[in-house]
Amino acid sequence: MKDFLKELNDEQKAAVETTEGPIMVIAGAGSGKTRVLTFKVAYLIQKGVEPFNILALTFTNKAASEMKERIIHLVDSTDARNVWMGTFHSIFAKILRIESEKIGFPSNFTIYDSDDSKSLIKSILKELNLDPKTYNPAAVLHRISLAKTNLMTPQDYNDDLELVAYDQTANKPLTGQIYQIYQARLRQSSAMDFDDLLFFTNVLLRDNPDALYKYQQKFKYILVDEYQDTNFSQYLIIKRLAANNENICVVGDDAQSIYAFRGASIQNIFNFQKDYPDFRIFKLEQNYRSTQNIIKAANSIIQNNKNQIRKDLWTNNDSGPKITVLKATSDSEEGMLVAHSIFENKMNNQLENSAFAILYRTNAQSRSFEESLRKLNIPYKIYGGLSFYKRKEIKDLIAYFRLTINPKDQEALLRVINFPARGIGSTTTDKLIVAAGEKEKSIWELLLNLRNDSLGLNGGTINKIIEFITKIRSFQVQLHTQSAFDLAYYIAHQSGIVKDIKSDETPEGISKLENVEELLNAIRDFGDTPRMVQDTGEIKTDDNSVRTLEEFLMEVSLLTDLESDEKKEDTNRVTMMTIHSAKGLEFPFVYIVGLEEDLFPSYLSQSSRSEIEEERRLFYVAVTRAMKKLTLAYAQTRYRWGNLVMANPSRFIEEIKSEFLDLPGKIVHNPSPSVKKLKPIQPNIQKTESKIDFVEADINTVQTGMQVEHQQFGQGKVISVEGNGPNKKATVFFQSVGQKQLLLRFAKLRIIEQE
DNA sequence: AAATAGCGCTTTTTT
DNA sequence: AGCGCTATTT
Repeated sequence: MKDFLKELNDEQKAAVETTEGPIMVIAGAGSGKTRVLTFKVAYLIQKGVEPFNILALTFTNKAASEMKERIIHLVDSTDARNVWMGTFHSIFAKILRIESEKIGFPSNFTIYDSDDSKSLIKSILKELNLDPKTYNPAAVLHRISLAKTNLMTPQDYNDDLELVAYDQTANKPLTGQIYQIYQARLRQSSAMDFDDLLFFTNVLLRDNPDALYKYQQKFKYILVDEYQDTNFSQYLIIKRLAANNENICVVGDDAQSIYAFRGASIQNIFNFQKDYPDFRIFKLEQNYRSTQNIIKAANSIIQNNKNQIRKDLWTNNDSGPKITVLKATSDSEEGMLVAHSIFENKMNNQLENSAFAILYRTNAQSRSFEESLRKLNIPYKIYGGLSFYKRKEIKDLIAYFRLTINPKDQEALLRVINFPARGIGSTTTDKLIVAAGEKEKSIWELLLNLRNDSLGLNGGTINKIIEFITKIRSFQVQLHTQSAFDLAYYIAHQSGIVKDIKSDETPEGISKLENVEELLNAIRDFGDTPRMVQDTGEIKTDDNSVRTLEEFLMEVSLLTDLESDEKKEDTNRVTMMTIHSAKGLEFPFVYIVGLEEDLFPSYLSQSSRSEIEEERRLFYVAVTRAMKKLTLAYAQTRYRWGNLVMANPSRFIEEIKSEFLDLPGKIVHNPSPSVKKLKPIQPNIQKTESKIDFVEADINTVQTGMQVEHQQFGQGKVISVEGNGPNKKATVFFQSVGQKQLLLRFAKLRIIEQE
């Protein structure tokens, strides 16, 4: 047995060794919070607690997998893999699949991401004939999300006078009704959104004493990381699960709470103290990460917040250099200054690229840094932005997977019913959406009965639809016989997606193809890893049955990014990311950029004190990522929404006590009004046009079998002709782009050769 | 039906 | 500036 506790300080050690009863660990930035959590799990296992009796909830899946690796190393046993460790969403999604019939869902329910949710709201708006500008889908979704987070059903929502009054004032009186329909559509689609995963876990534990008892018995020890960022729904799940044993340990730092905007509540910290009056509290206040200057500066920043738990962060480290402030005249100069500073530091101190991080408030800011780093040949890596699973080609292919597994999944169906194009257009899908809403059935169920009830669709369309559902069914029959990879490969090709992407030979098209290949590779890897047995969490290595595509999709639907093995040349790079995604990370040299009023703090956060305080905590998080040296940067002008805007330095710079700062001179403010539009200089661009003479054919002469030529697609062969008069359509196979449907009255075809 | 042009909105942050 | 949605064109 390893005696790893020697690596902890007294307070950390006490927190780890106190295993029984309710515990709260308030852990300042860099004070070894993750260390306490991992050591605690390891300690429990060494004391003889079965790993599958431990539930550890983290904020990201990445944090969970890293922690698991460290625990396996600490206890020197792969048994530790059986700890139930992951995000709230992924752990409870797993449990909901096991218990699905108790809440009236099939176990193969789909998880909608926020894009699916938004597009569902859009189609509901269309149905209700509401203006999507008034009812901004993202804003409506946010309202719904807050309701669900507070465990309010549509009924509760419509009964709540305050919410209804708010929506009236905001000129969106039908928000509650949209919520109601939204929820009904999710049911029709056998789908849950992110908030539903937590909502229905609460329903499960509230209405099913057996299930509650089962999981209370199972999870003898519960640990929660980043407790300050949990919402009410998460709080209640934990409270219910811990009610029996009360072996619950929550770890957090109120000063680092940065997700109130999506429903997280510091109130949960106070609730904890009320729920468990005999709780023990441990405060980790010694910082091991940063220099004196950085810690003292951070303390001076957070003092400006009224709402906080008293805490005194200190360090034994060197005082280190002062914090540098870079002033730039423009956003592109800001990029240059930062890149040059990185270059100099790197050369003077013989440092790796990976020692540096550039942190910003919004993803859109990365561009100027990309450009200037590239100019200086400094390799970088951007995290966040559009993740792998948000790329169009990946979403398209995954939509086929989703539809194969759960054909009721309406968003998936609408995404691919005409992609690649097969002549089922918006006229048809609009009819289907309306009919499905009226009959309260999924579109898929309607399609299966098309021969009996044509829904006003014409014969040609019905045939195409039948062809489509036949194709999906041919995928479905292989679901439990084929391995995940074999079926995924089959679908990628049979769906026509690979062919469609291959026809695009631009660099973007090639990159799309690579992404699809990467997804298929990930599925192949997935097939090679052993399966977890769900009731105990044990890994069954003698299980020879193949892992299915369904299993893959279930594991993958809550991941934000593909965790591909980083190649060697990828590791030594400058990191660029938003501050939100930097939470929990540390870097020797940190640059916090774009420190300007209306950007950081964001212009959207200036209406209330609590919002500004959240921005300030965000700044605190950013500052405390730095180990050796912190540099701040701001620009006096910046392109925003396409035009040049004057900017003032952020109030946060002035809030740092000047003794810790190395200023470029006095901070000068622009004359008010603070935001002034400047007119950018427009270059004069002359356009040249060229037209080619083209003799089109009479639409009545086009026949099956003819060789024809199209202005864009080049030569092709007519496969079939349907319809009469002005609506006459031809299906043509082109060498360049494959099969296309063309309306002859518009598509100017030239006949080359008759059959 | 499919491609293109033009318009208006966006920018918080993420499971 | 870039994107997605709508209107227009083919």
